[in-house]
Amino acid sequence: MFLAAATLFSAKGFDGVSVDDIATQAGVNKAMIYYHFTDKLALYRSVVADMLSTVSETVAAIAELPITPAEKLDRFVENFVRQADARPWFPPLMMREISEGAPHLDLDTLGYIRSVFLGFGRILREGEAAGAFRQIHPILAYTSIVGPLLMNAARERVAARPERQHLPMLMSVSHEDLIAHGQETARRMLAP
Amino acid sequence: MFLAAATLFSAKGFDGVSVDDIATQAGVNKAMIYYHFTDKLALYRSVVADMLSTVSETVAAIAELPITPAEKLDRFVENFVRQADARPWFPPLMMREISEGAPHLDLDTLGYIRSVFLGFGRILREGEAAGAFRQIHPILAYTSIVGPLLMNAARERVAARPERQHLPMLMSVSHEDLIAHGQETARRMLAP
DNA sequence: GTCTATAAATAGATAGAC
DNA sequence: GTCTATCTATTTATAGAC
Repeated sequence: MFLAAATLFSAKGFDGVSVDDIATQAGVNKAMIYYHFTDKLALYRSVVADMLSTVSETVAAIAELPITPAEKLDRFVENFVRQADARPWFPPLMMREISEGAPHLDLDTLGYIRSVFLGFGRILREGEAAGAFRQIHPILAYTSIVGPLLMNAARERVAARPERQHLPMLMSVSHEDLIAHGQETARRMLAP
Repeated sequence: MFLAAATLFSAKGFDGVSVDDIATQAGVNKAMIYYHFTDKLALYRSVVADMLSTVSETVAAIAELPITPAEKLDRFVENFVRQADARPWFPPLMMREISEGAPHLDLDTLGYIRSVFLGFGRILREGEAAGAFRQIHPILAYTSIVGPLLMNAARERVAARPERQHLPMLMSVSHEDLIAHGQETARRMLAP
């Protein structure tokens, strides 16, 4: 039920999915959704919060590790890709939510987003203070690292459609290559 | 009418907007939409095609300019940001469309996407052949340059909501800084 | 807990007057 | 070209049997 909702919301968005669709996909009756969750929005939020709370905790943990700032960013990138592999519905759903202005998120969930960004910012400032990173606007650094990872995951979503496979943009990229590239690009971007 | 549709589709997605909404926003009657366009999907596609055809032509023109590959990438980045400024509905709408697997696009529109990517790929290969760029997977290069630009624009969409302004991710970034950063990051990423 | 049945609102789309 | 009125299907959500 949770998995059915996550998959469908990711593929079609909040408004593109009916509660009937979710019930059918989950193999249960529609009334079951309303029994276990209060309404459609609460179900959607539980999917988002499930992803973001995990990412938020992991980033906070990485920021506290006894390693160099550059190594922390390596972990940040790797962790992001691994988490996305474990929950393939995350990147498309998050991209759409952001691009809509996050209209479906409550303050708790926005707090997780805030927490992820603040953890990233701490790593960045630590590196700057140590002279390991050049000065850079934290927003630009963040979008430059996370943006490509999100976009690549979303790209794979397009590639999953058989009738779309002729597009050159859909060549496959291994996630090991993606991690290595994300780490290398971050290092180059932040080098003094 | 076209502008109302573009704005609303960008903010709420294809399924999140009703034809009534568009008619109201445009100050006309719903039947007018069906008179000037065949149906809701055709209207949506005309919005997407209007954006992508322009970008596609511009990228092709840049690729043919008598300048260095690095300068072409500078133009590519600057042009992308300027186009997005002129059509602020473009980045969020495109991000959502991609993250859904491009279900609303027809072959003509997909051709524009293909064309943009191929133009970018030509610049990349020219730079590699000249020894100005290191070898890099074109997909990774493309998402690393376009991803941050799209994500920053989408981020601004979230910031436009008054009740969201407390988020640290929403600090403002000037588009001049954005262009300079995108260009600098691309240069560093591709340096041999 | 799980189902059927249904209420109440809204969606896309069209007919037809002017 | 522009409108009002309306048809039909679908939507969220709930009531109530088991």
